[in-house]
Amino acid sequence: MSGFKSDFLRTLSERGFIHQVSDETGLDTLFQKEIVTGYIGFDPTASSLHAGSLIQIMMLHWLQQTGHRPIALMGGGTGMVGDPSFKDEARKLMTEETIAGNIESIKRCFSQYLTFGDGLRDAVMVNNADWLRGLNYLEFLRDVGQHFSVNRMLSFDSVKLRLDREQSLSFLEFNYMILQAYDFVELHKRYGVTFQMGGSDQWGNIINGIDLGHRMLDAQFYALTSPLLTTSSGAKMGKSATGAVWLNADLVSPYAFWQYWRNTEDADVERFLKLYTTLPLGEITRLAALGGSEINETKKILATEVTALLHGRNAAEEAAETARKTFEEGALAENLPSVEIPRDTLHAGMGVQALLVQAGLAASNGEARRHIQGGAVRINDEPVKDERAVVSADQLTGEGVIKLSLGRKKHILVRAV
RNA sequence: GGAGGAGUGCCCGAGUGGUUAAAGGGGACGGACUGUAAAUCCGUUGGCUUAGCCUACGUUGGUUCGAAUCCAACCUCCUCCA
Repeated sequence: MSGFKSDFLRTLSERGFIHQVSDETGLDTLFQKEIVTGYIGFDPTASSLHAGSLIQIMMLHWLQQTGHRPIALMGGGTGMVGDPSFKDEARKLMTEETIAGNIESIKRCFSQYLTFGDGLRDAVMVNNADWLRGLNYLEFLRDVGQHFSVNRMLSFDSVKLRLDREQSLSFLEFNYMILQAYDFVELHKRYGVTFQMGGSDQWGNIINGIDLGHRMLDAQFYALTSPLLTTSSGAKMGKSATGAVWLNADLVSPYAFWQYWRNTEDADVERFLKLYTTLPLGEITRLAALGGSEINETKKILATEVTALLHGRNAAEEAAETARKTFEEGALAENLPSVEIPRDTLHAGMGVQALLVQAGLAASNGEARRHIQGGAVRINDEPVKDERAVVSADQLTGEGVIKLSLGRKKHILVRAV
């Protein structure tokens, strides 16, 4: 399995990125012989990608690092259709404006991982709306549709799931895989792409693209998929206490992002170091060998390294320092997330429930009340027992803030402005 | 177009006239234990101006003292037939 000779495949294999490869020896040879242009598609379904997409971004990163050329394909066109693969229900259709806005917002984080430009090995970001939007239905059916067998399409697991569950699959969604296959062909024409990567749930879609390449262009395409990642206890990657772990800093702060990785399960530490950091394998082995509570030091390195890749070294170290002060010294860390409350309001006194809601620690007064009753809320580290307690300006500490905590891990600084 | 079946809270899923804000499970959150881990155990899990009130079982009406439960129409999905 890991007898790969090319840098790229060897690296991916050693670091645990590979789930399936379409033609191992053929692809390995290709990577040794020439600069390969490969791509991964991203759905602009939200204004940011989340931690679940990080593995794909890392694959593009390694592709470039080992001397090849990555393309990040934004599914601006396919996003208008919606990928039905393994989904229970039809995805809500998005408007063009939403999609365009999302793409714009997603773009930013890629530049942290890839070097864009016009050079041979420079990364490119493209939008499949560029060629999908202008398609002529009849021509498309004749040129592309004739190569697809519905019988075969129905046999793909991604589709079968929906049918077996007796859930409807609209013709619109059914076409998604055809469009995605067509992307592969189009990218080959435009950029000489011969290689596509993706999550293992994309295997069927990608294979369709390879077949279409054969039939339309008599070209040889290759595919590689990454394993579907879950934590050791089975949770999906990218979900956390507060919801999805977004990559954009305006949705999830560098500190929160750092915390997410800091709380990695023991059993996942080595795997995550390999997948999400660029630390050398030897060092990872050494770090992962630490047992018992010493592994906490390794988790901090994991958190800092992953955060540094995304948000920069400074932001990562700042997050690490904030966490250190808060959790190891029990001190008030200046850089904790904060919420601003008008000075007048605070002087007049504000109910804890309302404050919890304002701070985003509770979704409603009712939830806030339950948290108080459950003994989870503290102000300046003093437990709050009375659900009607009032917080006022005289509780501001010397630093001019009030530390509001929910549970042992969530701390918010209340600032008077 | 015809015949039959289904639509419940974040998700799955019970419930066929009243003590049902709706069993059970999952997930999530909080607590205990720990190492800011896992596992385990306990608690919480519609909203509000909370001894009360409001909203909620696809939608809209109806029957009834009283409906998630009965009736009608509509919407959506599934299966078979055309």
